[in-house]
Amino acid sequence: MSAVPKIIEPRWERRKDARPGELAAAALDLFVERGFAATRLDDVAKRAGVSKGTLYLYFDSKEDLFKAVIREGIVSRIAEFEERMKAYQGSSADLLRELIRTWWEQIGVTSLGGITKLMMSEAGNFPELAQFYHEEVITRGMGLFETAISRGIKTGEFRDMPLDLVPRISAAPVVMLMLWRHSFDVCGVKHIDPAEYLSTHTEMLIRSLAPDRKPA
Amino acid sequence: MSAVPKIIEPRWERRKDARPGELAAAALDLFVERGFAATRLDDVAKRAGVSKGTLYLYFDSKEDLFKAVIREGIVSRIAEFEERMKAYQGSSADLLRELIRTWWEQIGVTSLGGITKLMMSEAGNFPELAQFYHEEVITRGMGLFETAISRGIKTGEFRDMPLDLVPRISAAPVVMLMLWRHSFDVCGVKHIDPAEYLSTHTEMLIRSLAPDRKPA
Amino acid sequence: MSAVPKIIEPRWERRKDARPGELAAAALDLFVERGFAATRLDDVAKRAGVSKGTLYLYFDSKEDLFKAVIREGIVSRIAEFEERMKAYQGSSADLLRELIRTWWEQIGVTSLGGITKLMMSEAGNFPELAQFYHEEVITRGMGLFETAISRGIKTGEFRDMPLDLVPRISAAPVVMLMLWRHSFDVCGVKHIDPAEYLSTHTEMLIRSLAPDRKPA
Amino acid sequence: MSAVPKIIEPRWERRKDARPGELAAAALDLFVERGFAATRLDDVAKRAGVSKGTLYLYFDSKEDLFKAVIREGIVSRIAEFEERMKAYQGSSADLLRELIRTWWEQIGVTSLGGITKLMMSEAGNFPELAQFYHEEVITRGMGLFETAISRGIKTGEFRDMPLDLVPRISAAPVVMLMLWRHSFDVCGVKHIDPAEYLSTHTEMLIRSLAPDRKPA
DNA sequence: AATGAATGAGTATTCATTCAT
DNA sequence: CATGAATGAATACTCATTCAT
Repeated sequence: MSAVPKIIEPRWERRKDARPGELAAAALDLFVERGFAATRLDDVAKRAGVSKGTLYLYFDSKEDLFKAVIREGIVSRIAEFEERMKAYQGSSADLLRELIRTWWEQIGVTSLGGITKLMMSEAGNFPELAQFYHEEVITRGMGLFETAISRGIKTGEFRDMPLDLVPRISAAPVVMLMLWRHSFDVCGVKHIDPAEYLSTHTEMLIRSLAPDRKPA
Repeated sequence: MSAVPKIIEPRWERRKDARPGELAAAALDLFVERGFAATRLDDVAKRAGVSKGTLYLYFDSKEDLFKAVIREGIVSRIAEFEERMKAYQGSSADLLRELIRTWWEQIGVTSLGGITKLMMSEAGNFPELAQFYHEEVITRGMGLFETAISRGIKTGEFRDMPLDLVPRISAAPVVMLMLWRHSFDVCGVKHIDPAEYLSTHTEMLIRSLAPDRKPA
Repeated sequence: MSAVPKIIEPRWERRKDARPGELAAAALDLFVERGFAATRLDDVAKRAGVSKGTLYLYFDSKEDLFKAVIREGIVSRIAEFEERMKAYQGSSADLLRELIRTWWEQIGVTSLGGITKLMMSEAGNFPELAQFYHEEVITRGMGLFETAISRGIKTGEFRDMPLDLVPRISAAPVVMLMLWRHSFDVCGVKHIDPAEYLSTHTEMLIRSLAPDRKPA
Repeated sequence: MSAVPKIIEPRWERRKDARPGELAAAALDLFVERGFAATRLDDVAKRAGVSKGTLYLYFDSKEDLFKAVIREGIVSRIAEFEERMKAYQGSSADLLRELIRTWWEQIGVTSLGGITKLMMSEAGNFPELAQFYHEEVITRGMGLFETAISRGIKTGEFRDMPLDLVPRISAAPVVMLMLWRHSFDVCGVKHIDPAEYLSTHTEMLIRSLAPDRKPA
């Protein structure tokens, strides 16, 4: 008989902290697929492998779950996204190329892309979330474009352009590609190759930013 | 001086032909505002000034009404829109300018802009409708860009570019502006001037399409 | 210019009196097929070739129409039915044979058979009608059996039997055959030949009524 | 003397297994009373002491509930009914007497009698269910009569008769009595004593099946 | 007399939410 | 912590009935 009591590690104990995240992850797919209203908590619970009641141990309501899904999906990725972009050395054109390529890889093909569409659809019903999403994701994302472009302007690589408009214009085709993937791409529409689409856009963008030739 | 005719306020007017359009118009606003699921037929009826049952005289179901709304909002505008563009005389650059400006005026600022967002949200839930929308609106819309650009390429105004990608890239900033108006614009986000945004985009686009200077 | 005004026979004038009957006739089929609740006035109107509103020119309500259908179907046939049976001369056994055969021909295969099933189904919901139907049809029908059987008893053709029970027992197989035709016969059930069924029943009945052989 | 245990009235009891039966039982009464269409699920739920939503935990639709009611009311009783009849020892006439008496006691006076009328009313609207009922109830019921009668024919107690017709003829008065109880009996019609009615029928039936006297 | 557009009360069904176990 | 049976408010849809024309 030993003095040390045998510690039984209950099989769920470890998961305690992870649960909300797991549930939100399960919900993410469904919300992205069907939208907020069309997603039934029954299905979320089933996909998460728990009972419907369990959802209410972690979230106050469907709306609360939705918010968690968005935050969860965003916060986990937004930081790493920015890290990748920060310490770039090289030409501004290359920076733009890198930015767009990375955005696609880090956001476009991940669930963050689905969240973008989701937020766009539900922005009206969840203004605070839309606000939050706008500040945390859109503004910061635009900020990356602004940084790259203003850097190019300063170095003379790019001509002088209005910095409140150009980043949005530059980002629009990338965002549209994301939205597309989660809406019309589902039904059998002629597929477009994202890499080609993005590189074509990038080169057009860079060309449109190039300064005028100086007359000799 | 004639006797004042006795005006009897009829419980309803016999205007069967006009009704479907009126009802669809009333539904359009609500669908755009709230989305498909969140729109109650009670409210549609109330806004149209009819009873709920009346809706079912003209539409088989909520879904059927939704489809009618889309068609109604689209067919009437798409056609006249195409006509205007067809008979254009002038440079291809000016054609692009005209195209984008007109699109904005005819669609962007109208409720058709809301439909675009609506369709994007509900595409997954109404695949057949998404298909329809894609064919009738998106493809035709892209077609206008394609026409303008390929025209410019032929005349040598523009350089040679892939015609499956460039129209979509060119239209993306315009579409994004529409989506924006019906999503994040609602909450107090710093407003952008559409005219400036569009003309900046247009000039960037034209510049990106310009052929290389020929060396003397 | 002649003094005698030209009399125009409007094309619907002649039908004025016939209308309620026509409408009830159209309704009969549907009521019999589907029952009271499942019959829609839309369909009745359509089958009658009139508008739904017209039904209300002749009947106060669906219930009223139902009652008319029943009365209409009954009164038109009940009299001629009795006429046929009245003036029989011959043996009581032959009278029974004639009664059953005629009942089948006059009622069983006509819509009165359908009404019987209808009344049985809806008796609870239309007590007055059930009462009426019971008095006018069932009692009188039973009366025919009672007459035939009591006649046979008086003449010594049949043995003495309780006259409150035997008519009903005797009629039951005939009634069941009618009900059958309007219920389970619809789905592909092995069909029975009515004539054989009825003659078998008749002979069994007559045999069961035959007096005991007198011991020599 | 123990302390009085605190009795908490539970909002609901965990009795999933018993529920479907309870609900079907509650529905049976109402369906029999009012028919399928006129029975509101609200009332079924109220009678069962549950909420309307609970019905949908166990049945997919009103129609599904209806089917369950039929099956529930039948399967439980048909089986035991057949058992009782199987092991009969005695004369075939006595077997017929026992059969009819038992049928009445086991089915006629129970709610199964009401189901018969219900099925007859709704057979047209639920063909598949009618099929089922025909096979499981009517055919098996007729089979009992057929067994008894063919047994008598083999032993020489009864004369030779067509076995496709006689069972139905024999059963008709019993079935009619059941139908009667649930239709015209409700309104104040002169009541008939079932026992007398049935025994009269039985004796008439047996007499009609008796073989001819052999001439000495 | 006849129409048929309009009505609105009535009902089956769904689903987020609760809570005794 | 976890369950899942139970709830009931919400809503799409039906259909008998009305009434201006």
